[in-house]
Amino acid sequence: MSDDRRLDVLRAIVEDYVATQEPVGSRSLLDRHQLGVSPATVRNDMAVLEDEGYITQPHTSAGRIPTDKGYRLFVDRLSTVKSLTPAERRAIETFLTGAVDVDDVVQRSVKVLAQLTNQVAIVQYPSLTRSTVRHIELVALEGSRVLLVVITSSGRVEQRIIELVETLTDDLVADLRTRITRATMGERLPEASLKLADLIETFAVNDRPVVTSIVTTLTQTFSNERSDERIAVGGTANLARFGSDFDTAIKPVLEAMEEQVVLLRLLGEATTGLSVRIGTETGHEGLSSTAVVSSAYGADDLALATLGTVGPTRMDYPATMAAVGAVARYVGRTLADN
Amino acid sequence: MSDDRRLDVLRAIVEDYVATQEPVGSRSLLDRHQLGVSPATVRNDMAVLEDEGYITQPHTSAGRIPTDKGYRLFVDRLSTVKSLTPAERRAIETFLTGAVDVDDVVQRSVKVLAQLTNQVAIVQYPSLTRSTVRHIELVALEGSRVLLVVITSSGRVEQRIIELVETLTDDLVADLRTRITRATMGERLPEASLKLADLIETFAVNDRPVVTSIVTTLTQTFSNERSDERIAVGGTANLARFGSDFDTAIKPVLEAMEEQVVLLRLLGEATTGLSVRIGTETGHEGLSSTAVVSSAYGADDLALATLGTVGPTRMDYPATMAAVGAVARYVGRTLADN
DNA sequence: GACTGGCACTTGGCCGGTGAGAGTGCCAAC
DNA sequence: GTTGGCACTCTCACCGGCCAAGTGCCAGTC
Repeated sequence: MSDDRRLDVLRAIVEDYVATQEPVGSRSLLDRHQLGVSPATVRNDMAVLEDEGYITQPHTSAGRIPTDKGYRLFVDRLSTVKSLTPAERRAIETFLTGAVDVDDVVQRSVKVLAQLTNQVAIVQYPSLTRSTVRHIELVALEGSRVLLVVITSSGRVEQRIIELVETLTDDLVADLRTRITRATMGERLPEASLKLADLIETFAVNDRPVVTSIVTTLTQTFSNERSDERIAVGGTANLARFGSDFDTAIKPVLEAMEEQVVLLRLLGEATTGLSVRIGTETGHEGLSSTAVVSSAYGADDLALATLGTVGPTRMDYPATMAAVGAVARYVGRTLADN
Repeated sequence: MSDDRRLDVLRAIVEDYVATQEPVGSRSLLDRHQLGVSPATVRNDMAVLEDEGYITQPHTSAGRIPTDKGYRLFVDRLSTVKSLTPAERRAIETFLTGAVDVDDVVQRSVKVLAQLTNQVAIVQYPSLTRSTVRHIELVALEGSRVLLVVITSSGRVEQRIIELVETLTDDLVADLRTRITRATMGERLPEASLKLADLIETFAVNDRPVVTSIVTTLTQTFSNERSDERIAVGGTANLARFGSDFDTAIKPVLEAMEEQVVLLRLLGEATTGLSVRIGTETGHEGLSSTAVVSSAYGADDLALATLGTVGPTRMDYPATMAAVGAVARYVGRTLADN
């Protein structure tokens, strides 16, 4: 028996099932694909594929549908990369270049990704910890308050207002500004935090409390968990495609989409390249019939964060992967131009 | 015939229907409410209520359900204000007081409102145009770039970086800072914009291009449409309660929740007090079987923005109204303390 | 005159049975 | 290894009947 043909059959089953959403039988499969063999042969192949766990039958007299394992094989070995149409590329590009700031880029990405894939799109905001310090500003406000502004390489601006116990002299502010800038400029935020820690001791003992207070706030800003965890979600209306039964197919997904923690785990580590997790591979109970396609994105070679889509396991993997990859590239480029 | 009893019947119908989600008949209504009359009498009252358009029958042999007009009457004249339990109050309070900044307040409000009402919650970010200038900072960066920071009374911080054609002298920066501060401090943003326009002519002709550039950016920041339009949505998983038919009951709502424009119209003008819009009153086709309960919130007497919930018309209006009102009050207070 | 009990009528939902259709597994033949 | 044929299984859609819930109306009662 030809191994190749059996894989062809699996591919045909996946493609047909994705297209029709219905179990595919041996005859209807041959109507759509020229395999050059008879239904009986296909049936034999199907029986083997089922034994090996790639496909399954909802009930005895129904056609076959792919299992998670089947989709996995399809994604790993059977699918050919679909490329986007020029129109789609242009859509992404024009949509993203209109963005005015980082928040806007993220929001537009979510929208375009959701539209492109007809799935739920999730985009993580560019990580603070992975970007570098572009500028630090220190301003004495009225009274004993100080305004701290940090601008990072990804274009994000963070600010804090610090309430000190004593008033700062202008000289000290100027001094602090220069020294902090010198120590941190161009550094990645975690490294910048380390350098700052060393900086405290270079100041006069009198000034240390104030300096410590400012440096602490700065360090907190650098390792700001909250903004690292920010995530935008869009295209939830596409949940319609997930299935007809609200409670089992849609509600768990909606619930997961509201939990930042879950979303972060889904997007996973900003690994390089595309990641596809199918069904139970998502590691989340309610998402056992969904698949997550994600990709890191970044300016230049630096991975800043991750974006991706959540859709039913019966999705068009090649198209989705192409869209996620393309959006990730364009977002990275847009941020780099910033 | 007693008019009062007919209204009692309507109230009973609304309450029962909200509780059971099923058309209520004359007998089952009497099981739950002591009206002191027989089913036949109730039937007569129902017939009248139906003639007047307050209730309707899904089909001949079914019980009655309230119409939009019926809910409207219920809300306006029949419902008694339910007050929150102390536990609920405490939940709101502790949840909101943990917030670290304005964004956090908004996100927490959405969450608590969604949990409290079991509906979809929407919260508009505090409006820039309604708040006042608390502090303006102007900092010369390297080269010919200038950092502009605006802190408003609602605690929001906005910043812009301006690329000028020529380098600024420190004197001019200092001068600008003082004069701009003097002109705008404590003013509402629209008024501040006006004052700024007058300011330009008080500078030397030589400096005018630079000043104009800075003032323009500042004015744009003051009237920043985008941040005025920001809205947080939460509790979409509660859409389960909207009905069982995804396409007609849930999808339109999901779609509406993704359209900022629609959301803004739903929240409406930040009128004083609670607003309830039922069914077609929402002015949005897809939301004909939903109702929106909204309220302005603000620090002190100043209405900053609006928040509210979107739920099925068959909702517990007294409870929802109480929750929306309470959250609005607490959010206002939290922002004022800021 | 308002309320009530009774009664005939309507109708949607549920149940069980039935027939068609799709698909399978297996077997003998090529 | 492949194919055609055949018996078998199972779901689904359809149909008819029955039941429960609810109504509207009418004659009687307080």
